[in-house]
Amino acid sequence: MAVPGPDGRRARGDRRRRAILEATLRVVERDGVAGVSHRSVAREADVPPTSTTYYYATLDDLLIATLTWSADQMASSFRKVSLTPVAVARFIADAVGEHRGRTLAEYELYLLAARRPELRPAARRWISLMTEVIGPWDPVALRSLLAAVDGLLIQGLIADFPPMAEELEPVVSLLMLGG
Amino acid sequence: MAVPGPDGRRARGDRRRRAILEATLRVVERDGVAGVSHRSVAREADVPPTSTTYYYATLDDLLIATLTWSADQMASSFRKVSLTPVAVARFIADAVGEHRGRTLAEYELYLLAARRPELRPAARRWISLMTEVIGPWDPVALRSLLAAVDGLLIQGLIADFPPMAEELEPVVSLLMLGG
DNA sequence: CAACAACTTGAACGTCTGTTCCACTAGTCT
DNA sequence: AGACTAGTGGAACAGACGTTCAAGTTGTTG
Repeated sequence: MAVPGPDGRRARGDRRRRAILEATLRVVERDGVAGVSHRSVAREADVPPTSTTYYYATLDDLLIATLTWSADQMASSFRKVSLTPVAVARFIADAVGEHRGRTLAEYELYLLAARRPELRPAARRWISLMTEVIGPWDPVALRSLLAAVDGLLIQGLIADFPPMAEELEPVVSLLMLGG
Repeated sequence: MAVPGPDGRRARGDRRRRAILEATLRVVERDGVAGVSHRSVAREADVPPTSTTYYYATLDDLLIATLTWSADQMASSFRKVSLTPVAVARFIADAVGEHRGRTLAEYELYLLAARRPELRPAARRWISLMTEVIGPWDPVALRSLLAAVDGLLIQGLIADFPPMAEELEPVVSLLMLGG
C-alpha cells in the first residue's frame, strides 16, 4: 500500500493506547479516580510506567482521554434502550446493580468535569444523545426526566441495596407518561 | 464545678477540631477530595501536620467527619426553604451558582459514600430530611422530585453557565405540581 | 503539691508519586 | 542500504505523602 500505508508500529501503538485506557477505567472502577496514577495504570495494563507517560504525558491527559472514550461507549450502549418506562427502569437497575462499578466510575469522571471545563462536552454527551434520540418531547418534561434519571442513578449508588427495576418503574412511568 | 466540669483543654481541643473540619471543607471546595491530605489540611488550618493526625488518626476519619458535619449543615440550611416551586428553583440556582464550590464539595463527598458504606447515612441525610419535611406526599411523586433535584444540581455543576432560577422553575413546577 | 491527662510539636521513617533522561529495538521511507 | 522515527523500558530525580515517635507543655484532678 502506498499513500497513508498501514504502519505496524502505529497499529501496535494504538492497541497499547487502548489497553492503557481500558486499564485506567478498570482502576477507576476498582479504586476510584484517587487510585489512578501513571504507575498504578501501568501495573494494571502490565506495561512499564514510562509507557503510560509516553502515550499520555500527564495524568490529566490520561483522565480526560478515559472519560471521553468511556462516555462514547456508554452513549452507544444507550442507543439500544427502547424508550418505554419498563426498559428505562431496567436500564437504571442494571446500571446501579450489575454494572455498579462502571456506573460509579462514570460518575466520578462526570464530577471531575465540573472542575475541568475541557471534559464537559464528553460528560454531557449522554444528555445530548438522549435529547436527540427521544425526539419531539416537551422540553420541560424532557429536562425533568433526564435530571431524574441522573438522580436515580446517583441515589442508587449510595443505597445499601441497589433498587430493583420493579420499584423504579412507577417513578420512571410518572416521569415519562406524566402520571 | 465538680461532676463533668468545664475543661479548658477540651474546649480548645474542640475548637481546633472544628477548625480542622472547616479547613478540610475549604480544601475540598478548592482542590477536590483529591487535594485532601493531612498536610494540606494542616497548612489550610495553620496547624502542624501532627495536629490533624492527632484529631483524625487516618485520612478516612477526616473525610468521614467532614462529610457528616457538612451534611448536617446543609440539611439545616435546607429546612429554611419553603416548599414552593419558585423557592426550590431559587435554591437550586443558588447551589450551582453562588454556592457552587460548596455544592461541588458536597457531591464529591456524596460520591465518596458510594465507596464507603459508613458514610452513607450522612450522605442520605438530606434525602430523609426532605422526605420528613415534605410530609404526606405520594411516595412516587416524592421520589421523582428528589431524584430530579439531585440531577438538576449535578447537571448544573457541569454546565458552562449555571442555570438561572427562571429556567429551572418550570421544571420544578412540573415535578411538584404534576403539570 | 504531686499525679495525671489532654494536647502540642519537630523530626524522622519508608513509600509512592510525576516526570525526565537516555540508551535501545524495530518498523518505515527514500 | 541508510536515514529516520515510533515505540520501549530501566534508572533515577526530587518532592509529597501517611503515619509514628518521643519529648515537650499546660490545664485538671485528688
